[in-house]
Amino acid sequence: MPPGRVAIAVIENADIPPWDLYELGIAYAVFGLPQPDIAERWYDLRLCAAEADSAGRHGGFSLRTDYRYSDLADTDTVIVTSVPEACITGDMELPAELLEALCRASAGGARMVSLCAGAFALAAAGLLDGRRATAHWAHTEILAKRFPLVDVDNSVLYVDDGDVLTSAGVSAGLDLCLHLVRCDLGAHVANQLARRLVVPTHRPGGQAQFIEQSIPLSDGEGLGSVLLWAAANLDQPLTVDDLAGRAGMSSRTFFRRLRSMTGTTPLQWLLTQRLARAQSLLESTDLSIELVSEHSGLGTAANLRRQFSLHIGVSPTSYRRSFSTAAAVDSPSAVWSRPPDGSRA
DNA sequence: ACAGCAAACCGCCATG
DNA sequence: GTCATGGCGGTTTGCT
Repeated sequence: MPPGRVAIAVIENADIPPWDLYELGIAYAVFGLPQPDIAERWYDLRLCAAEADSAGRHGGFSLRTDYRYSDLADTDTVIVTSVPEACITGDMELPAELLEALCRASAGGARMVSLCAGAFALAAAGLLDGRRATAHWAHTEILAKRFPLVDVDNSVLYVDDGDVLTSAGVSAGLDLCLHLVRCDLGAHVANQLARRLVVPTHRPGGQAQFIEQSIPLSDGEGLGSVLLWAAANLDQPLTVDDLAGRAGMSSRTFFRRLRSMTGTTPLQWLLTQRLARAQSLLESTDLSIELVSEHSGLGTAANLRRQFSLHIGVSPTSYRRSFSTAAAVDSPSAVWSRPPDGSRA
């Protein structure tokens, strides 16, 4: 897909959380600035509000918009940033005009994207019904409660459900925006833009790792250092008992502590790390599939293929074809979630 | 696709 | 009383 029109729907003069301005900055940094040395054509970014040519207050700043909500229908991609706190709790309704415009844009074939708590706008418009979606981890519970038809996943940085894409909190919006660039303009362009923005093109781990506390990287012993050690020794056979022993605790306690810290189980955590390693090797080396599976600790090539199609949605060779590039900025990993049929591979 | 084995998962309960 | 921990064992999952 060539770069097209991207419209950001903003709600002015409302009690918008301050990080909404950061999200706007993310979208602007990715879509709003032409990158002539990276790609000939770039996106056409528009800010849309209830009133065109307005200069409303927005998160403590005044913001001038030149387009109206009705202009959302005339775009290829619609981005919704965080909605006011009261619209998350349900104490306040989102502007009907906005919801109608979102529905019209979606019906017209626009790709619908939410950053952070923008998912509540898509959900309120009914666009997430029957879809997989995510939001800031602090809001996923209320999102699932208020919109029971939405299949909420709080463990990933973003969900790509085809024509509806949602991202986790705040900075995860940048991961999703880069994913969109990767889909539209290819891995090479996305990697170059990521390098310009001084961020990795893929971040390891989902948002589950941020839910309670991030992994302490420097404590001398305990869970954090064991996970660091495990990540550096993925090619070895690692059992829960091994890791628990290294952490100086029973496997039962290790299991509980890891779940509390990362929201996942030991085997799932290991699998995520190993898939990330395999992706990195596929992208940056020409090692055979057998050696990639061996070096990533996934065992046989058959197992690597199975895990890839199961969790990434494509075969290892297909992944290598799509993402192999000498300009890779950082190790990729399975931090986004694809539709079950992997149709956007 | 299937089977068999090993490991992982997790509820439950006892202990400090 | 609460809380963290660890052992047990039945069930589930994953790998070959």
